[in-house]
Amino acid sequence: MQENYSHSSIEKKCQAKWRDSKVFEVNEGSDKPKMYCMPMLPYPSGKLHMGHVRNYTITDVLARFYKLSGYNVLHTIGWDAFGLPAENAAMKSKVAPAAWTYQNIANMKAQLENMGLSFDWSREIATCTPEYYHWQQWLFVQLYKNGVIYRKSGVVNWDPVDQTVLANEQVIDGKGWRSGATVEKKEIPMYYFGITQYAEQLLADLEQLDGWPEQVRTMQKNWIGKSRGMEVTFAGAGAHDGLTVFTTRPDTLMGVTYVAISAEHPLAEVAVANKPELAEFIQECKLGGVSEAELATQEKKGMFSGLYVIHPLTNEQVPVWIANYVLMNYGTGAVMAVPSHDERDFEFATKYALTKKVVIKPVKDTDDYQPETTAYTDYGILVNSGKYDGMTFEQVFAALETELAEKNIGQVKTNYRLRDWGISRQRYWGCPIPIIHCEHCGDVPVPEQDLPVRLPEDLIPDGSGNPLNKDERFTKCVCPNCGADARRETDTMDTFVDSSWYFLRYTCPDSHNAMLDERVKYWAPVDQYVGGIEHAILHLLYARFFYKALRDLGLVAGDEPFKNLLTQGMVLAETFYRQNPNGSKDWFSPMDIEVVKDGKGNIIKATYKGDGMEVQYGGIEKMSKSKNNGIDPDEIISQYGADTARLFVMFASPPEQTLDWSDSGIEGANRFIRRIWRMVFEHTQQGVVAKYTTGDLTTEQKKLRTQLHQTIAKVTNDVGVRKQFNTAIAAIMELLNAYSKVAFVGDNGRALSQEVLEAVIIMLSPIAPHVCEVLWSELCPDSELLEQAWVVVDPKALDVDEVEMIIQVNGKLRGKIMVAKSLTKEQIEEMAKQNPNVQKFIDGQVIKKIIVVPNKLINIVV
RNA sequence: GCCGGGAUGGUGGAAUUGGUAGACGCGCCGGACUCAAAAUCCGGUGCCAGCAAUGGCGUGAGGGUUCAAGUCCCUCUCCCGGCACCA
Repeated sequence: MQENYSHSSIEKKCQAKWRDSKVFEVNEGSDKPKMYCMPMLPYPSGKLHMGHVRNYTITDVLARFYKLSGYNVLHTIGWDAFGLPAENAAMKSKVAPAAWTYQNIANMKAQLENMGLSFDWSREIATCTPEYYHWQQWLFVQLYKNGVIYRKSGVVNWDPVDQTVLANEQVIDGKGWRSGATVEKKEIPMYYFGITQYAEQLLADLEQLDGWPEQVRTMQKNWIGKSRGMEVTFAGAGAHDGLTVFTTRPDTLMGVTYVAISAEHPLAEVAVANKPELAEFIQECKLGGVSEAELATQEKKGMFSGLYVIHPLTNEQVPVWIANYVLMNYGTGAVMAVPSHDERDFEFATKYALTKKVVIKPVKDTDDYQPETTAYTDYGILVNSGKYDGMTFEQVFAALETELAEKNIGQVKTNYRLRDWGISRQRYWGCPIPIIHCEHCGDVPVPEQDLPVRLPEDLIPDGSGNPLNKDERFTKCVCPNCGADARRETDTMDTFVDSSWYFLRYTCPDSHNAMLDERVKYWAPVDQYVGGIEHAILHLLYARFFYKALRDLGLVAGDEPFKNLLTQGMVLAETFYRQNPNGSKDWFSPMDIEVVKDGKGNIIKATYKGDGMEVQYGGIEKMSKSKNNGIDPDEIISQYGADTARLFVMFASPPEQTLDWSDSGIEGANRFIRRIWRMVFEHTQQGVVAKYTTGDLTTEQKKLRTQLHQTIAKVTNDVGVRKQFNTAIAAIMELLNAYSKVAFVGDNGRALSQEVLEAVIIMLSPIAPHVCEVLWSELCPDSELLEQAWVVVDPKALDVDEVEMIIQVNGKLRGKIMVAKSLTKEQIEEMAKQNPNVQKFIDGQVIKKIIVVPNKLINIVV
């Protein structure tokens, strides 16, 4: 054994050994319980960043821990290989997205291999391969035939200069990212997945997911947004049909002073016919992007439509306004406005000097009730509402339910915020939608035997629309129904579709005759899923929806795809940019930036190392390709080794927590590994011994053994239950700090040293697998670390007869005593009162009460 | 704007169920070894007062509940994530 640790001489050897022995390749023929452990599918941006390192180290630690704990562990990886960055790269450097993507996959795979991860590489998949998207198209056809997929029009961001659809990310302050032109909303036909058909199940089954973080379940629940309310019809005053609104607050119906409709509402067209000056305003509403964040933060604007509707209770005329804050795709595209009891309506009514009518007052009078200056949005008692005065929300609701139903102008309705999922993308680098458009037969799904519809891999987008449109090789086809010349659909699928079922394909990646085969029934559901919190809603909701849809096709069993979920916090890094004349930004890697900070750590100046000129600071954000702030782990791995990199990211913070990247402290992780190496070296220099079982130990040895088994209990719980690795590592560090102070004299002493070191190596091996594998072979020659069992606690070692208790007087710490476990509460109280420092604080005082928390503290209240 | 989260020493973080705030690491200070340096080892390190024992203060801000609050409740500030076409 070498005296000093050198990562370069051991890591490559270990990785080759694991690869050649196929030790991490698994199948369904095991008698051990199965454990499917998986990180989220990465986008192949070309370079690993610390967020990836964190993600894959977490799953690897868990996978290796479960393997030692006796499970048949499946740990998988693949590539979310379709998507926008490949097209952007193509525009920039004229490389075909396919070539760019495959090159990136090769680069990142090499980086992953350097990390020593226990993936079953034989199951690797890339979503851009025909072998994969074949089955996605097949599924599309099944769902299309079952009515889960349908076609309707949807609104997109349209760049009028580049003549192309933009992603929300490409709309910056309402302008196109490349052209700088003001973006417009445009309606185009799209395919939709009917996820709302599953809204109720997606909501109800959240209850089953007790292995998920509460915050994720809450976010999904709010996203689905189930609400019970009423649909109320306002009849038209004049020559139009009126409109229907949805409201969750029918108790405020008497307070309605106007009705607001979206610019896309059918009634808006009627209004324009009577009042041509509206056209300009409706046009103005079309400017800007479609994202909800943009719509919600824009200035609220509106214009009177010239139309009136009839209030269903009072029969008074109510003006109809066209407003930019009303969303066509939520509810009915029209809202009843109650300025006194809704903040948005209040703001709008104030701006346009519209009437406000107070109809709710609080149950108990409070100072907060100022209906003249702010909207009162809480529930309360009705006032100014005629015969409804004095009623509560529930009472009015019930009264109106009957009354409106009788007149046939209103009914109770359950509404969901969740919308159907539009999956059409006017992009080239994605999974082709398997539809053929025939003049005679309409939309015809591609027959199963003609799948996959292959995406040509040699096109290079130029920023003006989808190059598939211009590629006759692709578009020209015949109708499978009637044989007439037809045109192939050129839209591709949202990449969220790709990532909604990949975890099932890992179970049978070589299945050529079916999307999934019987092996999925063995492995699914995923037992432990690990990925970024940023996926808390969209990806996880879509994957849950897919699983239910696949279940209904009989392809999988159960209701939910992910049993346990660990959402890791993002790794953030500083961002730096320079603004181009047209408003676009060039982003610089933080690794190429020289930063000057003030005393409080604020950045006051940043310069690019390449030219020494200043760059702008863009704040701390998640590491991403688009902001170019990913920190590449290669440098750390080549300098310190993968074990150090892994140990460092696991030690830096608990997994759920956001981590502002800093590499200060990485040397500490490396120092710790070198220290263990030296301890094992010194121990084995004196020959190999069997680990301690029984026999006399010195007092300090006994104490160390107690600490060893306390540490085993803590680490097992921290890794297996709490999944908090930083505290597990800290406990091992503490144990070794204690170890280094003990003299291991005698045979029993040496055996204890062996016991401690063996346990430490096993506990640390999921985190730092290479060095542990080598050290194990020194401690226990002719035995394989990966074949060992996880360490177990010896209850005898945990037996102690004395504990330390703290003494408080009025809640302040005044002393500490060692207390034998056999003592009664009264004896402990007496001992506490005798403590000299405690005496100072209770002397001459009346003791009111003494609280004793067993094995912890005594609080004397005077 | 809406939904979800976060804020603890110089610094990353610990405190698992309301019960010793600051474990463990980094940095810094001092010492040992060395011709010297690196590496390593030993000691110290929240702030204020004190030679010390010890005391006072202290978990983003303000209030509250409790014998006891980083932890629970209310109000607020700032930061991060998501908002349906980034993935």
